Amino acid sequence: MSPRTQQQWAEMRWNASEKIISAALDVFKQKGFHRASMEEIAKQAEVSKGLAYNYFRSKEHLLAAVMERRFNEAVALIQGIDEISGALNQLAAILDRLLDAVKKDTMLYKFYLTVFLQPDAPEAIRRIGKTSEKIRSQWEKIFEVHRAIFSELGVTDPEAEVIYFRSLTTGIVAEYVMEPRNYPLEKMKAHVLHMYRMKKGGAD
Amino acid sequence: MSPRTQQQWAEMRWNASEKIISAALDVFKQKGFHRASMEEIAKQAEVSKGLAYNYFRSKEHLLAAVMERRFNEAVALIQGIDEISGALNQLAAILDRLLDAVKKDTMLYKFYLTVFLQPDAPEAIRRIGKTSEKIRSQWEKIFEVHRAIFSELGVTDPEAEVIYFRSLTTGIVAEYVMEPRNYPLEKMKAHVLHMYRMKKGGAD
Amino acid sequence: MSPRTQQQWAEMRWNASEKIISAALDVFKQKGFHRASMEEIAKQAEVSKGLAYNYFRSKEHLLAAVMERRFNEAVALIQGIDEISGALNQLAAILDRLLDAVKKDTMLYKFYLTVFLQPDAPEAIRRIGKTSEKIRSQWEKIFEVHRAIFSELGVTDPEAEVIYFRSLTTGIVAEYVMEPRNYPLEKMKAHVLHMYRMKKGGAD
Amino acid sequence: MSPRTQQQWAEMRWNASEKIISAALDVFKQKGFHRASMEEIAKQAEVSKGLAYNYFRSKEHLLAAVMERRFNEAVALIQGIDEISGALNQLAAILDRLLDAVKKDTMLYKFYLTVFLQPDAPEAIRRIGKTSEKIRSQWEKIFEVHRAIFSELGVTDPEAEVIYFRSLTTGIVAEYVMEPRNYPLEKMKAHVLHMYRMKKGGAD
DNA sequence: AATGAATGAGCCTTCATTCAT
DNA sequence: AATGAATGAAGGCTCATTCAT
Repeated sequence: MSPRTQQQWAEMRWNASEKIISAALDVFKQKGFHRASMEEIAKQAEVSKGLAYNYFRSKEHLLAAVMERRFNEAVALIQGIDEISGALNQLAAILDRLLDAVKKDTMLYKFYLTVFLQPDAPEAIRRIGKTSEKIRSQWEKIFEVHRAIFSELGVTDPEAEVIYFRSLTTGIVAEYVMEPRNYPLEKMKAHVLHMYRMKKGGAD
Repeated sequence: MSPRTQQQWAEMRWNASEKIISAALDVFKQKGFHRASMEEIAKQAEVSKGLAYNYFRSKEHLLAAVMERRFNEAVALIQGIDEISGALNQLAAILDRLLDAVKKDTMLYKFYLTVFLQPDAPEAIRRIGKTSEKIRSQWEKIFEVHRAIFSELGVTDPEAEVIYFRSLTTGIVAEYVMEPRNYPLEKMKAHVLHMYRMKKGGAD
Repeated sequence: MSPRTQQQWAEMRWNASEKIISAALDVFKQKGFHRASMEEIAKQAEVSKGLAYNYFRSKEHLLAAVMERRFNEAVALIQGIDEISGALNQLAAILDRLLDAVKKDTMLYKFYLTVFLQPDAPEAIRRIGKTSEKIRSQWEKIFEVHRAIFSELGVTDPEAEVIYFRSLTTGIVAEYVMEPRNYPLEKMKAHVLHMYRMKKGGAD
Repeated sequence: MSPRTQQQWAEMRWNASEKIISAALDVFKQKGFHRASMEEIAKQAEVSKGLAYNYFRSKEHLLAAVMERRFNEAVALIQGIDEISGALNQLAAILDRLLDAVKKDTMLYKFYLTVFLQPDAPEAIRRIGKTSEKIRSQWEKIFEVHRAIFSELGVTDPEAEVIYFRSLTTGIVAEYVMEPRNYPLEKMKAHVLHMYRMKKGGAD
């Protein structure tokens, strides 16, 4: 019946879809969500505007698809972390990975932050963060890894420490992406680690 | 019908200008910069669109004017701080003031963050941050106050500590404004202060 | 304060608004609602697209404004009818006026019919027909005039006769506008009047 | 795998074609011609968009095919009418059938009317109505049946009466489909029949 | 200083239609 | 015969900005 096999169709779809998502991310990073036009995204993806709408019902849905990747990356940051021995080393690794990523793709993280801060943080995105079971469980996992580390470090209230640590890293990333040239990223990293080293030492 | 004095004219001008800036901030907070329209801002300010353009050359210039206030507020946070005795108390006061402000006007701080994070962070704003001498000196002053506090607290590298502290507070604010309902703001505040208390204690 | 008087502004608005409504009607008649573009309407009105949207929130709102006129015309059809003596003459006059109007602007009546028949008969239109008190009362008046005529003619159920008569005229108009060249409009008019003459005669 | 007979092929073709026409009618009724998309029609027909274009060169051609059915139904309305004795009974039967059909599928008749009233009444449709010999002869037949009835009823000008009757029924249908809930369809039917009964009585 | 009508570029989105397979 | 990906033109609508008064 079909001129192409199911698999062939799926492949085509996947290819185009990936190209579009990737192009969208590029343009979003460069111009921000509002200033990015579907026209430009399509052009960047070497695809017609119509096709983009074939795959993504709206610009916001496209944004949602782009953001979904953020979660995968966030998860990647803690992958294999339990193979590292010592909570401090684990923490250092996480920090290393995050800040390296930020350094390598500063605009990307800047973009992420703006998305989460938009007052009209599109419902689509919120929905992703809240209803997708897979994502929820991944967030849980990330949280759990951090909690375990701080537990091992012997902090009084590990759960609070996770939030504190997240706030701290968010702040470092935010300040860095605002002015990458002047921000002493490495120094801050060292500062953070030093702090936790002290804490652990103090606890002994 | 009586001719107005120069002062009266100046006042009128100031009033209209202030009303517009204030209205702009309101609308920006609510909708974000891009979704805010000059139409709505003018209406909110009870002023004609034309008049708004009379005072501000463009929407971006208006944004710049709005942002200029941010610096005034930032300065207000440290005003009279030197009348408080003890570096820790001073730090506590600064933190108190900031987080109270954020709590009272969450959307405002959310908006500030988005502005600083826009990839197209309008040149107008950047110009403000860099060339306005007054603002530059105010920033210096803020920095100095913090540096003095951390010096008194006896931290090894006070200047780094200022940046660290700013990153930390930025992160706390960012995380809070993203999800005000679930974020344990008070706990984090206590956490920060506890940390510095320890530091000071440890240094003794 | 104002560079133009209130009245001047109002006049400008009225002029532009009328031009746009009129142009819209032209284009609607020619192409139908769906095929008519705001672009074309604006061009026809010698006005920018933006201005059209300044006055009418959407194409549908513009349609609503256009349709509002229909009611005025419908009312005009019965104006001064009570100065004519004799129910039959009154009926003849109404029929004359209606069919003359249809003859003179066939496309207009064709358009009216399509609007009322659209499955997506825009809510805007429906709202006009139902909620506008003025329009409602005008409809009542039209109905009343017809009822009085049929009462005087001595028909058994005047209210039913009004509906019957309206259906009949609607049908004649519909058939005529579908194929104006072949439809014997005058003959049908005579036919209708003959019928009522008979009726009256029979009742005597 | 066995090679299909010619008849089987023809049947398949017919099936798909019929499914598409039927689906198109469904969607047209629901959304009107312009708001109906080939996408949706194809989906409704459980067929690919491409196949639909395989059978119908364009959306308008599809509409033409849909409208062709209208004529079949119109013919069905008079089928077997000559087996009924008495012109009045025949007329009653025709009216019954038509109004029943309208009652049962109001949206369908609404749709028919809009098609005939579109200013852009696609040439395709017009062509059907005019050049298709089969349809022309069917129209003739319908006309003839009506003419015969009115002849038997003894009206002065049977041909005019046919047009009058058609206008009347068109009007009743139009008014009914515009507001099915409030229109006294049965009363109008009775009214029409009563009128012809009188006429006949009067002629005696 | 002040008004708001007017402009026009730009954007998102839809959809009939084509085409490679 | 059949599929659905891909195209691109067209259309509705928004909004920063200008301008005559």
